[in-house]
Amino acid sequence: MLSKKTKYGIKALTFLARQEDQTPVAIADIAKSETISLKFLESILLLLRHSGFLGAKKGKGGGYYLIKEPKDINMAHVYRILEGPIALLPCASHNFYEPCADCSDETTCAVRKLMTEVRDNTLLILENNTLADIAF
Amino acid sequence: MLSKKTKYGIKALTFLARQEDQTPVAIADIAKSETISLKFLESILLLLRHSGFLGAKKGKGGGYYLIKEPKDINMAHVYRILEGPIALLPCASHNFYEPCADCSDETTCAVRKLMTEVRDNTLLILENNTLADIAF
DNA sequence: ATATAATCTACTATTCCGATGGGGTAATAG
DNA sequence: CTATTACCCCATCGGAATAGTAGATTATAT
Repeated sequence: MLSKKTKYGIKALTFLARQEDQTPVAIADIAKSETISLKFLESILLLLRHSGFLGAKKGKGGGYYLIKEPKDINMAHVYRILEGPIALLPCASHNFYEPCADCSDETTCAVRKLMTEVRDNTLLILENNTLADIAF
Repeated sequence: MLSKKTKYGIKALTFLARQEDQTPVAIADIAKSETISLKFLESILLLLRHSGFLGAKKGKGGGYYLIKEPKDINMAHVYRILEGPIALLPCASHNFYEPCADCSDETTCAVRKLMTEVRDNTLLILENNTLADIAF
């Protein structure tokens, strides 16, 4: 299951992508419009800023805004930042690989075989979707 | 992330599928071979029996065995029993559908759009894989 | 100067997972 | 009959992760 963090993060990105111009939007406005806990959203937007998706402006009239164009924001990238590994098992992950303690032979593990196939396909879909694809 | 319950369940099914003949295998034997907590595995196998995948035989020489042939065991079915919904969001699930409390309009929700695409694809893969496909 | 709004740290409450252990019942092989 | 093994229910427990909260600080527009 997708965490609320990821869900809220994508919703916020979508909200910003759907803005007319790219003037900063206050956290409170996004939170209200998308029904998200203000403080929780705060931490998510901060993470997205540190990850290079968003810019921020402090003070009156400040807020967050997209740094890149929606069509240049890859959803696999977003997913990895917010949710973590795309694979359902650490042993089937590229970016977050970890062996299973209970697995004697990875090459004959049926679970890994299946989850690797799922992973490859999910990755393909996420990589082929940009923020523009899902927001519009 | 896949729960250990699902992981262990699939490993147990695989173990049974790889048996020479279909004489019952004691829980303890599976647990030892696959490094799974005995009591935990017990509850998983019970669930798989109630779901029609396994048969059980009590008493000496008893244990669990596959009821159907591995090629007739669909991994999407197994996944739903052990893990639950295939979709990463309840609003993108067929069998476990639930609307999001925070979502005003499902049809324009970008997260749902993306997760539906992921779901459709994952389902396709799970449905096209049988226990025989991953065990051998 | 003042109000606004992001930043950052730290904290809390709740929930779930994986596992453990107890205890007893029912079926079956020898 | 006896040993074995599945069945079944329950209670607990630590640890991790989620989701959300509080409060103080910093930057900026007016």
